[in-house]
Amino acid sequence: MANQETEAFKTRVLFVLAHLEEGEITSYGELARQAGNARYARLVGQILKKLPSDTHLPWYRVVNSQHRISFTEGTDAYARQKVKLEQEGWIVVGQKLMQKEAP
DNA sequence: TACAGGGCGATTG
DNA sequence: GCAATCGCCCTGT
Repeated sequence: MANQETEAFKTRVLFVLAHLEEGEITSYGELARQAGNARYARLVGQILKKLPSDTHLPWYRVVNSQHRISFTEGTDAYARQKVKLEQEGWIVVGQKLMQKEAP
C-alpha cells in the first residue's frame, strides 16, 4: 500500500461489502465509488483477491460493470462464485449474470 | 529502482 | 451487444 488513504479505502470497501444484503450484488466500480474513490475499481479486485478463502465477506456478490463474472470460465474461483450466486437467486450463463426472476 | 500484470471502468466503432 | 482502446492505481518480482 502506498498511504493511509488507500488503507482507509480498503477498510471502507470491506465495510460496504460486509453490509450487502443477501441477493444483492454490486460492481467493482460501484463499490469503489461507495468507498470514496471511483477510480479504485481495480484496487477493489486486488483487495478481494487477497481475502482469505475462509473469509465471511460476500466477495462473490461483486461483478464488473458489465454484470459479468470477471474470472475465466472453468476456474475454481469462477465455480465458487457461480454456486454462491445461484444460491442467492442468480443465474450464470457463461459469464453473464442475470436475475432468476427477472422478466 | 524499473517494469509488467491484474477478479476494472468508461468510451467509441 | 461485442471488441478494441485508453486511463487508473496498487503489488509482486
